[in-house]
Amino acid sequence: MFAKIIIDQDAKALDRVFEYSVPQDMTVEVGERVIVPFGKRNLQGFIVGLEEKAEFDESKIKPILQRIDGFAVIKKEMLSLMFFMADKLHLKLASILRLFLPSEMRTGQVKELIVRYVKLAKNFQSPSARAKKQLEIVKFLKDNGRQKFADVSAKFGYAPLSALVKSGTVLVENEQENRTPVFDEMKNEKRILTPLQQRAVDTICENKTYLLHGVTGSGKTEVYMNLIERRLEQGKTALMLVPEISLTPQVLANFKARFGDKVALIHSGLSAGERFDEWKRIFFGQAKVVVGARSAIFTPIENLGIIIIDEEHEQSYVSESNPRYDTHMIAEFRREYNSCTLVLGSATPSIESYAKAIDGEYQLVEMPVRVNGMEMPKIVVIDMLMEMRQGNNQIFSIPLIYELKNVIEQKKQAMIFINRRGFSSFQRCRNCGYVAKCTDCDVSLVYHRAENRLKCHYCGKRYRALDVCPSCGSKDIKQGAIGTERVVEELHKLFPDVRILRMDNDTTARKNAHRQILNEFRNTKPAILVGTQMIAKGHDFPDCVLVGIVDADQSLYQSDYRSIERTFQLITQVAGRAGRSSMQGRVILQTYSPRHYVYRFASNYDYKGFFKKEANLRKVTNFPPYARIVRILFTHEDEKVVAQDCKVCYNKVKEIKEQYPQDFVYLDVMKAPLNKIKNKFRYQILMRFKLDKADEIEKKIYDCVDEKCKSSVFFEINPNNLS
DNA sequence: AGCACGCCGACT
DNA sequence: GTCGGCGTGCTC
Repeated sequence: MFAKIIIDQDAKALDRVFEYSVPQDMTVEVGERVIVPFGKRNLQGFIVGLEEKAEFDESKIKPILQRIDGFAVIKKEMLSLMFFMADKLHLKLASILRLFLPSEMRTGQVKELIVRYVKLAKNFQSPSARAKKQLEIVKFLKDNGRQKFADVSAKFGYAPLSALVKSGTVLVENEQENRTPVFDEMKNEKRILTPLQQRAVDTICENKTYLLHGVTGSGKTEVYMNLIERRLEQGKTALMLVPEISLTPQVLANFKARFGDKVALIHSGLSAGERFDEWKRIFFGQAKVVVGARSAIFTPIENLGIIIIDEEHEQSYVSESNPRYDTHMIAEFRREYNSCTLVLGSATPSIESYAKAIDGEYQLVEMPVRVNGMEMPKIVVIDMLMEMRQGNNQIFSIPLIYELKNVIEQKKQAMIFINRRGFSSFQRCRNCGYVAKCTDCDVSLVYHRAENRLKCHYCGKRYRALDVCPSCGSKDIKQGAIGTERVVEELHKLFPDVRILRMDNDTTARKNAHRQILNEFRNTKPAILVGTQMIAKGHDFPDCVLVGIVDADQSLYQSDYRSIERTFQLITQVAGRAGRSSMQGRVILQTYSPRHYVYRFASNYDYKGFFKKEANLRKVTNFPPYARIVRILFTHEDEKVVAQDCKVCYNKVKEIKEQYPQDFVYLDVMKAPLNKIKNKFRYQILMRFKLDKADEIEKKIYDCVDEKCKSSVFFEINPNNLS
């Protein structure tokens, strides 16, 4: 018997299948990990196939040395997923397999948690009457049966207990236990579904992909829970993904309360050991419900009845670092493999997903009203240019200050949202609101301080930095975002007696800081919470009646074709934080571009109107989902090498472009906007082509990388950022 | 990835 | 003469 084996090394040269013989006295399964002799070394490998005959010269084939786990750690489904991902995403096989196992399993860093138990031996001899403590222990064990060693030793002392063990009166048993993470206590409040929720639960039943479009507060979570319950009743399992940021203790506790021990939770807060233990519970079928962030899509849960991706529009579902993958694609694969249901839920679906729903590829399920029947908070758009012309040069507009005063007088709460995204910034005329765009791509230009230039990240075109506004001639050009500290400072000046809390990456670095700040905010009235993205999600503050968005445009003028969509999503989400209780909330949205259509649609909560407008724009300008962007990124320590590798590849892509002159919208090579990271130079080929033959073209593009290419190569389809 | 082989410079 | 630099190529 011969085994096809993938060596567990992340190197291009080893990214193929090697063959080994299976010794006579060894039985192995596909999916097992084994140790094999490889050159001079012994390495770990994965068995991905077993054959009677070998393709390689049999005289050169070496035997497998030993099994590692003794069972298949990679199940059948995951193996097919590996081949699927390798084919679609051009990732190295070993790097895909690594995604499927908890990292602690490869490195062997984490020991299993062994708990020592003590119990009385069957025919134990009572200790002598003089040994008082020992007698106590014997009595205790007689009454209470088996106990943890640590507990007994703490209660009666270590010395007498170990004496009992030595004499054989007490036996020690080692047991491997799972580290189950701790949660907040939470009651299982099963709510009665509204007719709308009930309809959603009833509709979502087939082996299809559903887009659940429910406004904020429409009770999607309750729908998810009911959907999961139904699958459990059918003897199936469920996998639910949520963005990492919304994996709050409350959410987790909620699931734990509802599904008890059946649920396994995977999130970044787990220690390596906890993660490993949860993985094992899933692997061996003890967990029936998995709740986790992006990477949980790879958990080896079997017999799937449903996969749910909550907040499906979230960027965090696309992995940014290597290996790069999109959770939607993996979920779609697993849905098909398991013939189960896939639900994509959002209040503001991504343009891509909604377009698929319109096309009938996804089933659209809508929940257009809130559970409590409340109106959405009123969004007031404030023209900051007008404010400036009226002599207000502050961060806060007059209406925002007025509303804040009101909130404080009423002893309520407010949030100030700082819209800070990424590191890049744009230049804007403070007089007329002009923001420079690329003449070819219709996306905002990014200001590069080092070179004092504006650059388009989609085509690499460079422009002179603005000193005079080309639109109105003003010299009042500004760049850079307002920081949280600045905002807090200004608020202190305005309201010296009010508690002002800050939440951003700096203040939440400490573990649990997140929770502490939110708890403090919850218990302080009046109070103002200032923060970035992270205050926008999943927290209910019934007394928060006002949300101020200081600079909405920050996300709007990112050099990214999705920046407008993201701004819409952000506003909707942030607005959802105001007035979750009986009082109607209010949102003050400050902008320098008050007439931009995104603000018109967002302030009216008109998702469909926005979709139509935005989808049309993408169609006309040839951007996804109506075109495909491919970026091939090359990195290497030697700039000459990357440049050369990139050039060679580019020439081949150019030939493909000539074969498909109708389809290519754009193609060029350039330095990546971030030219050097960690001492590696970065060059890229960017292209955009129409959809008709996109798959065909994409396949050919993958073959353009030269055999001799020394640089690391990364393919990205419709990348999120082009830095 | 890592290890050997191999072909050129500067050192006891 | 030889020690060691790292470019090239191979690992079932």
